[in-house]
Amino acid sequence: MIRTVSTPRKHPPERRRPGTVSIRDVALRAGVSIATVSRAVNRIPTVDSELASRVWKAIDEVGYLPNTQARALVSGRSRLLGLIVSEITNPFFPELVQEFETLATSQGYEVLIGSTNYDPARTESLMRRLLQRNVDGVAVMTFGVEEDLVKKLVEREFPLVFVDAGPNLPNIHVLKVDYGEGIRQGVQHLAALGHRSIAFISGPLAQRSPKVRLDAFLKSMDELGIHVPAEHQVEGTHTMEGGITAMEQLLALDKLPTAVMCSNDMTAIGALHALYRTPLKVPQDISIVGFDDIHLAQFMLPPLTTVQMSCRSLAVAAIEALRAGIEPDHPKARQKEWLISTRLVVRQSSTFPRGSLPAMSHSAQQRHGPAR
Amino acid sequence: MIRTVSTPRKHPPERRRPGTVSIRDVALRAGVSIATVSRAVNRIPTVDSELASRVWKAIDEVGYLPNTQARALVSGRSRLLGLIVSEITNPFFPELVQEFETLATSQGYEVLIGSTNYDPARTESLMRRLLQRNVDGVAVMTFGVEEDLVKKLVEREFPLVFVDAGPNLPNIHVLKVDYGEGIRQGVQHLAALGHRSIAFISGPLAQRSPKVRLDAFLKSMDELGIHVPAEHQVEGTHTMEGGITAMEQLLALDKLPTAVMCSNDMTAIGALHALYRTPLKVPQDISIVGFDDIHLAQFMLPPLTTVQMSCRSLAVAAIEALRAGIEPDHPKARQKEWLISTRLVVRQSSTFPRGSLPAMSHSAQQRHGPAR
DNA sequence: TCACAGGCGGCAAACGTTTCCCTGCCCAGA
DNA sequence: TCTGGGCAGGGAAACGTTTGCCGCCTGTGA
Repeated sequence: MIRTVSTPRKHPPERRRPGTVSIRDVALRAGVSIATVSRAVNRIPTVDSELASRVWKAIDEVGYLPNTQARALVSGRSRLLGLIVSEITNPFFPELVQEFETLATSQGYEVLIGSTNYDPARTESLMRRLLQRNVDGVAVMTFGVEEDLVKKLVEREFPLVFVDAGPNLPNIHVLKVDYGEGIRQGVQHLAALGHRSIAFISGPLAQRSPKVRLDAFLKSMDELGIHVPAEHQVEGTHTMEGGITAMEQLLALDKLPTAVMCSNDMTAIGALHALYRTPLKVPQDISIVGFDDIHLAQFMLPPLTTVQMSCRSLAVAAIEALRAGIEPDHPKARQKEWLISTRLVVRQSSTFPRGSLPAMSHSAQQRHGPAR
Repeated sequence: MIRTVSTPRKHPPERRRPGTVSIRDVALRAGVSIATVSRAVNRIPTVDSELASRVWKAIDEVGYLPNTQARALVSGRSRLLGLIVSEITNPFFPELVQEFETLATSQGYEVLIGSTNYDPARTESLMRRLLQRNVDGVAVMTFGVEEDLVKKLVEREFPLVFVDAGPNLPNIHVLKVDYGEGIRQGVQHLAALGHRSIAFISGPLAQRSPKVRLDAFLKSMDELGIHVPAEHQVEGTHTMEGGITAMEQLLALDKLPTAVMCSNDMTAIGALHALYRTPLKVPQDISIVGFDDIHLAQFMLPPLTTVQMSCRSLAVAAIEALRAGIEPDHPKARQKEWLISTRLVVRQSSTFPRGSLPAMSHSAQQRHGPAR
């Protein structure tokens, strides 16, 4: 016969970690029902304040911590956010991770971090993990989105945040980084110093963001009517190694550029290192400008002139966009695009080209004059 | 009257994310019970192979992914590991995080990363978060454990992994880094080159690991019968800024040391930067030796001689130790200590002191001879 | 004093699993 | 043919919450 009456289990398996306290213990102690405890914990205003304080007292006494998985199971929201970066070992990303994490946790979210390392298999498993853990939303901060990854995420109707570009669908938010502004400032800064021969070391051009940065550079140069010969566009890898290799390529040219802009700071740092090995001095013989403004940049020798893209703004926007997607009545639920501005930070790796005495103001000359 | 009979709820709240499939859907499709699906998914061998393949087919067809929170709720194991580091922006840690994450996820665990930033409030909230999420174990890789943090964790009887030292309790595993070996190699390397005046820039000595490193240095020096004057022991912060400041302190001395060992690579890099600003050349005028062997070290100018502490070994040991603590019948469940070795990596930031012509073999002279 | 309204708080369903227990089937042995 | 044993698979309890529904209590107005 089928057992229809509730027969209590003989040997309930021992699972609870010692010291774990459930809502039931609190309810018992406070002399209320578990429903009331739950409502008190969630600060539902209908619960009587005297009762609530009794509950809070009990919570304190027994050391209760709500079980997140049970919460997530019933509420359907895990309060987990996914953060996908290209490679955690690139110094830009830890800074971003740090900001993102600080903000997320202060708002009651936990962060699962994944690093794709540009490896499709890794990305694939990362996606599966995020789906299984039921993340509430994912920020894809890879600066070069893999198409199939996007598709997988999109069909689950996840709140998603991309950088630079993403499919135009509901629930997809895009952080539009205004590369143009910062890069134009950089180019104009160099041009004002008298540079006419400016090379660009890009990132891997198969990815979207490096491509956009290169285009912004070319556009700015074009606006000034300066031609960029093909040999002055070198493809790097957004790593220090790539910067070294690319700079060596430039050094092998018959005619060196007088300035080099780089698609990110690690590339610029690589370029500096390649130059240290030559008799050439930075900035007197060649000016270097980076992009990102990572922490390391200001400690370079000379301190790196670079275009700042604020990690903090990126993180703030990403979290806000995600929450807008997660919470149906968020004030900005309809907003699709979030603008991130960039701006030039002038340090000492850029000055006027040797031999040229540009028409510049006294103060500018002081500021950009050769260091040491 | 109290409702005792199961009255179906009128308006069940809509929670499931579209596209989400539960075990019930699979069971329906395969024409089996959910118990069988569960058993098939968990590869319980008693389930008939024909049935199992029908279940797997159904899983594939409906795109089923097990819900981790439900699993965790019932099994009492979240398959989440906590990883606590001091500061994620210190380049050593991302490398560690990367290794740890790769290993953990390949074994079916997810990683929650927390960065204490040496801030007790941050640490406190971090602990609460980890407890709420019900992590199966925590690796505390901060190289300087806050005592109250330890206590909190210990009383929950968590599997815990510490670096260097931890309370001697069940469930607590300690990764013993053999600083002595690597640091002795470093000191002997310098001594063999002819150095007798070797300074040490330590980390923050309030923390345990920096203290141990300093002691290892002093012990090695003592073994060689070399006295270390107090002014040759400078306290840094394990950051580049700290390295710069500490090196400047050394530079202000009447009599410079001929070599400087540093408690970590970032400090050494800071020291290099401080030296770049002087006429002194590394390694001809002063030798610098780091500790950690972070990725950046080999790209310094000159490439940094340093003591390697392998991130990979640390991560491997940490994960293995955690699993030993989590899984009751793990082969190494009883092992308390895990040894991590260190070794010197000679690059080009160390050579014989100027003016001294040490008795050394021809090959050694070639190897350590002044670069450039 | 009674009727009624409003709101606090308790009961129990539901979330998606795992796993205990038990049934029913199959097969071997007598 | 009957009995017994082994075992595959199904039913349902349990994990710790949130939340819909409803009862009871209190307060107000006639």
